[in-house]
Order: sequence, then structure tokens, then C-alpha cells
Amino acid sequence: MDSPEPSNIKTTSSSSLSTLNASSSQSPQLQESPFLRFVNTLSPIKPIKATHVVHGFLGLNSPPLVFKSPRISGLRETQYLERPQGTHLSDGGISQSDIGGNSIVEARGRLEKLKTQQPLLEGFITDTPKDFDINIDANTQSCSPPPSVDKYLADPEDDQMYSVNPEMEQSTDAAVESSLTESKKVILKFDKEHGPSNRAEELLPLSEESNMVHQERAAYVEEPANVEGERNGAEWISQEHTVLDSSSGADVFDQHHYHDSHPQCAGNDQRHHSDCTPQLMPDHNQVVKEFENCNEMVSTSQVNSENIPQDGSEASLKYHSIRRRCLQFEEAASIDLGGTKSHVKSNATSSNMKMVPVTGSKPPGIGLHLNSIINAMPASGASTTAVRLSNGLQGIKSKPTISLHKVENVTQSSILSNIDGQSVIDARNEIHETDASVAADSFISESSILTEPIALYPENAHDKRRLSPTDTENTEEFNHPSTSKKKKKTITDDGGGSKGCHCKKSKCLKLYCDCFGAGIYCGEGCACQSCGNRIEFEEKVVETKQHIESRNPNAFAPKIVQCVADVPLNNMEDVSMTTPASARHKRGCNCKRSKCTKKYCECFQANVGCSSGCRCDGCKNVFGKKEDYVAIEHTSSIETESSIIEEGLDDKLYNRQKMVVSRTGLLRAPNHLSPLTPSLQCSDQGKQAAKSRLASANWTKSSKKSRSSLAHTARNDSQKNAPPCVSLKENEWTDIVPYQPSNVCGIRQLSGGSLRWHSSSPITPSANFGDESNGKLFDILEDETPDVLKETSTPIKSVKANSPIHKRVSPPQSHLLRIGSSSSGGGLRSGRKFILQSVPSFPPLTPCADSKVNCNSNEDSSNNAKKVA
DNA sequence: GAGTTTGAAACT
DNA sequence: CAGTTTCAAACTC
Repeated sequence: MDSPEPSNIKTTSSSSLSTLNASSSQSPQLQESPFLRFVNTLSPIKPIKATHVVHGFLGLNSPPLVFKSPRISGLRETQYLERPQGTHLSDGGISQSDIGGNSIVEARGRLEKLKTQQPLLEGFITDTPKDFDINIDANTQSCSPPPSVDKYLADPEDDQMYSVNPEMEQSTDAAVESSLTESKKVILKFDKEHGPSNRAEELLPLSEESNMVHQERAAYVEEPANVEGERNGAEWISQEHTVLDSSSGADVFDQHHYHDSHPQCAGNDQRHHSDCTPQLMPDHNQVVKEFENCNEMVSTSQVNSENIPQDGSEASLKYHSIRRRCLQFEEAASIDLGGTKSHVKSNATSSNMKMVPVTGSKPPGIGLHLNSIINAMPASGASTTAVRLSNGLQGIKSKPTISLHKVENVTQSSILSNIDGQSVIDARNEIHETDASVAADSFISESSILTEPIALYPENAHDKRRLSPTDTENTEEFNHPSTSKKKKKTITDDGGGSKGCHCKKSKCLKLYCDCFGAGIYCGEGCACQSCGNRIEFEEKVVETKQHIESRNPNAFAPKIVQCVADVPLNNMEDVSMTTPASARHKRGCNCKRSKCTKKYCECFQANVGCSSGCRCDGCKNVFGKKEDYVAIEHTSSIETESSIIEEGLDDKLYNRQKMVVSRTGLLRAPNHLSPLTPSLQCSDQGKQAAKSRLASANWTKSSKKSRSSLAHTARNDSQKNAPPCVSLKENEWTDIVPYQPSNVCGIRQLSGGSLRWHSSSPITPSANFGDESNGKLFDILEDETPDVLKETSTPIKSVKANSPIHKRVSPPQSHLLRIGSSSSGGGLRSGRKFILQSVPSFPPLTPCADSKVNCNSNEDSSNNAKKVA
């Protein structure tokens, strides 16, 4: 309800006249209309935005819808984190815009409105999420997966994604961005003069992540400045003063952007800026800004500087780039802080907070470093997670609920924890962090491809060990030097993982060091000896890092990749399971004695289920056993094979049915787990696991879209690489991480052009499904799957029943590949047919039901397909 | 807090 | 690539 209006309003906001019209839901048409154009031209801002928006989309390559969905998902996460109820809202807002097809326009309208109507924005932001959730469910569902996918797909986009809400805003803001970027540059320069450290940091990051930063900044800048400025009002002004004066305008922008991106945060009030800020994390600039802002916030908003743990997590959340940024940032910060450590600390915390927000943005993306993930979880409540895990199902069950709020919680919890420092909050943080980390991981995995996503990882990295410890340490240290260690320990104990490192021989210049591994400089909180990971030794640190990267380019990349981030939200159980399930460790663990039940296991530490890539013995990973994962893959592969055979026998109809099933499964699976497994399960009618997974995929609607997209991509792939389906498990999995991202990217790319995953591996298709967020594929899929999906649409039910493992089973990559190939093989045929059917993607697709229905009533599906044909 | 266990990272 | 060593976190007492 609200979302539409806001969006419309926003679109019109640029022009007062248009606002009314836009509010009436004319945004798209109006915008297109010559009159609107004229109006836009009248207002200086609009034209820029429009252009920028266009660029942003163009850059994305994918249609606005695609981005939106992902972004939405991202928003969801953030929203969820902040508000369980609102979890869907944020996304919904986005999704609606996407659905409406006015996403960009609406976004602009929203931004404009926000600018013009700060109060409205706040209300809208807080409210919109709900509305969106309701309206967008399907979209959101699809979106939820997409976000992660999107993150993977396009880092640059991810930046936008981060802003989630900003998505739309971004579009609008995009235009602003250019101006903003310029303004930022100017500001940066100004900041340099005034605030050397922060600005310097920003500058450095910019050089590295200039693209991302620019994107993010632009979005942030635009929205934040306008929207937040309005919202925050006096606070904002004060912040701006501080920011502008001492820090770069980027900070301000970041804050604004953060708020915008996380309406909830904004809704939460500036008090929680620190909380919200984490989401902003994406950019170093933001971080820096956050720091500055944090100071301000601290003074103004009551935010506790102690949020360190969260901060650390946030920091961990950032990506590689972020990590790098962190390093640079730290340097700058340290430099600047040299005199004002307290500020730095506060900043670090704030930055961390921002990082958390990034995690929020993560949702869309997923790749994360284990470190980041771990850090994230531990930071808030690694112990909690561990407890949950130890508790087993209970823990999981509890998670589901939590999972729903994961994203939001991540940001919120981090905030809360920071503020309150309560165990409860910590638990939330853990969950959120894990989720975020998962998403981040998934995103990160892609992030390797995409630079932006990386930012999230850094936070994640901190979240667990590295990030949390280092970040938390850093932040804590900064905030509370004396208590940093204790806090760290306590945090780590609590799961905060804010501890600093204790390296004695590695000089903190090896991956052994969590700080170094997380791309963070060691701080006061660290108990390391002969530490070489300090700003003073920046050159050495950089060299070492380069050396390590030369050996292993992904050494600093997130270890954990998520397939699906948000989907689980609907099902508490599923969620808890799913979040972990969706995420996987790229390399897998090699546990021999811990049985993957202790933090020795990186998978467990990251709250991720073991996959075929793991070489663990006697895996009992609470988040998903390796065996289960493998079994799922196997079944999925079998199903795919059978489906392929069937396809060969019966062309279109039969294939269609299976395709639908597989697609639904894939789509669903992607949400929670990996796309692949779901499909397999679905395809195999009988396979309960698949069903359960699919059920978990309830979010399916969105997943459906993604599936459809995946199917579509799979088709393409299958056309090219029909056979490939089968191979890949471990390798695939490893690849998957990248691929998924790539897939996501592919989706984006699809919009833009190339699909990595397509060519890369069959698996990618699944990823694509997950990514589906990409408008085109998504649309196609929708069209294709619609009937089937519609039939099965509601099915999601079973999802809950699914074991987390299933979700995780996602290894699906192989499955996806297979499925995709099979489906793709058939997909080409059936796929097109489906397209002809053009079933509405949104409505129906419930994974389980679909899968079941499809599987059970293949005839029906086939009949439907025939009818359609 | 010290010592042990564990598995990743690094090395050969 | 496999095996071994090194390392630091996680864990236990």
C-alpha cells in the first residue's frame, strides 16, 4: 500500500506536479510522457537522476526489474534484521517497484519524495517494507534469492544492492550519483584537507574500488543527502557539519545512503545510526564517514561506541575491497586517529555498523569469507549459534525465526548489541551475522568476480574470528581500549568474535592471522607479538598480501558462498536451516575429529552446512551434513538424468513438466539452499528431501522467478552445454561459489550481455535461478514456469519440513547444472514452450507444491503446457 | 591462565 | 598433488 505511493511520490517528487500524478501510480507513464520529460528537464535534479538512473541500469545490464528484485531482497534482509515483520517490507518496496515495472521511476519518485518529504520517507521506509512484503512476497521471494545472486553477479550492482532500498533510489540517485560522486570528490578533497585520515581512506578505497565506491556513493549520496537529510533533520545537519567539516561528505552521504538503503534504520531513528550505518558499510568512504558519523552519532544519537563487536562484524561484512579498505581505512583512521583513537574506535564501530548494513545489503549478495561469516556470527553470538547448533534442531528451529529477521537483525542486532550489549541481542547478531555472512559469503564468492560485494565480506570476516576479533578489537580497542581484549574474548565467547589476534610467530602477515586474513590491521585489541599488520608497515602488509594473492587469488576472498539468503525468512525453521544451508564453504572443511561440530570446522564456524567439497570424516555438521548434501546432489543428478532421458523420449510436454518441476525446485532451492538440489528434488517427485527443500523454498515465488530465469539460463546453457549438467560436484561447488555469483552476474550480465554461469557450467543456471533477480531471465522464467508454478505455487508449505541440509544440499550446483542441463536441454524445448505459456511467475510458484504437483501430476503440468502450446 | 586439541595455512 | 610442518584459534581443565 504505502510502498506504491511512496514510490510514485518519489518519482514525482522531482516535479511537484508529477508527484501527485506519480502518487496516483502514473510514475511509469508519466515519466515516459513528454510532459514528464519536460518537467524533469525543468528540475535540474531529475534530469541528472534520470540519466544516472539509466546509466545505473545500463551498467547493470539487467533490466530494472532484475536489479530491483535483488535489491529488494537485500532490503528485506536489512529490514528483517531491523524488523522481523518488516523484513518483507523493504524488499517489498523494492519488489513492488519492480513489479510495477516502475521500479526505477518509482525509486526516483521515492527518492525525490524522500528528499522533499523527509517525514514521509521515514514513515515510508519503515512502512514500505511491510507493504512490499505483502505485495511483493512473490517478488521478494524471488528477490531474496536474487539478492544474493545479484550480489554475486554484479559487484557494482551490489553496491546498489547494498543500498537495497536505494536500488530504486539508486536509479534515481544514480543520476544524482554522478553529481554526488563529483561532490564527493570535492568533498573528499575538502575532507583531505580537513579530515586527512578519513578522506585519505576514502580516496584509497576509491582508487581500488572506485567503481563500486562511486556507484555506492552515488546512490548513497543522492538518497542520503536528500532523504536522510530530511529525516535526520537536525541530527543529520549536525552530522553533516561534522562530516563535512572534518570528514568527507562521503560520510554524510553514506549515512544518508545508509538510512535510505535501510529505511528501517532510518525509521529506527538516528539513535541507531550506528546500527544502520553498518549497512552502509559498503564503501570505505562510508566507513570513514561512519566513523565520523559515529562520533557524531555517539554524541548525538546515544549509540554506544562499544558496538565494536558489531562493528567488527560489520567490518567483516565488507568485501575484499572492503577489507582492503579496512586496511587502508585503518591506516587512515589510525593516522587520523593517531591523535583521536577514541574517534577512530567509534568510527570503527560505526564503520562496522555500517558494515552490518552492508550485510544487510548482503542479502542480495551472498559470498562471504568464512572469516567474515564466522566473525559475524561469533561477533554477535557465535556462542549463540554454536549453542543453537549444539542444541541441534532446537537451535535450528529457533534460528528459523531468527533467520527471518536475520538480515534486519544483523543490522539491528548489531546495533542493539552495540547499544545494549545484551546476550539476546548478541544472539540476534549472531544469527543475523550468520545470515549476513552467508549472504555476504555467497555474495563474496561472486564478489571475487564482483568487487563491490567484497566489501561485505570484510565485515563478515570480522564477524567471526578475523573480522569480529580484529574489527571488534579494533573497534573495541578504539572504543574501549582497556576493555577491548576482555570484550573481544567475551564477544568471541558470546560469539562476537571481536577478539584480536594472538599471533606470535606469523607477525600477523599470514592468513593464520584473522586480522590479516580479514584485510584488517591489527589493533589495540590484538594480543599479537611482533605484529607486522599495522599501518606503520603498510607497504609490507600490501606486499605480503599481494604475495599471498599471487599464490591464491582467492586467499582473501570470502570462503563461504551463499546460494540463497532471504528466502527462508518465511519459514523460521527453514530459515535457520536455509541461511546456513544456502551458504557453503568454497573449499570445504577437512575435519577429522571435530566431526564438523566445533568451530574448528570452518563450515560449522560459518554456520554453513558441509558440502561435497568437504573432506570431513564423520560429518555431523548441524547446519548440514556432507552426506545429506551429497545424497541430495546424487538424487538431483539422477533426477536430472532421468528427466533428460524423459525429455529425450517425450519432447516438450514431458520435458516441460520436469523442467517446471526442476525449475521450481531449482528456483526454490536457490532461495534457501543451492538452486541445484532443489530442482533435483523437485524433479524427482518422490524425493522428499527435495520436497522439503523445495518447501523451504517457499519463498519460492521469487524463487520461481529465479528458477524461471535459471531455467532460462539453463536452457541457454543447456543448449550450449546440455550434457555438462552431470559433472561438478566438488569442483562445481567450489566453482559454484564463483559461479553463483557469476550466475548472478550472469543474470545481470544477461541484462547486460554475457552470462558467465551459462557458459561456465550448468550449475550456473541454478545460480541464475537464484539470481533470477535479473529481470530478463526472471521474466522469462516467470513466463515459462508460471503455469506450473501457479499450479504448485503455494506449495511452499513443505519447505519447513525440509531439513536444513537439504537447503544446503544446494550443492545443487552440480544438481543445478544437471538440472539446468537437463532442464536446459529440455529447457530449450520445454523452456520455450513454457515461455509461450507465460505463466505469471509471481503468483504460483511455491516450491514444494509446485514440485509436488508437477512431479505428482506431471500429466497436469504436461497438459497445461500443451494447453499453453 | 595454561595446556591441549584441532584443522587451516604454509611449506616441502 | 600429497605429505608434513607451522600456526593460531578453539577448546579443556
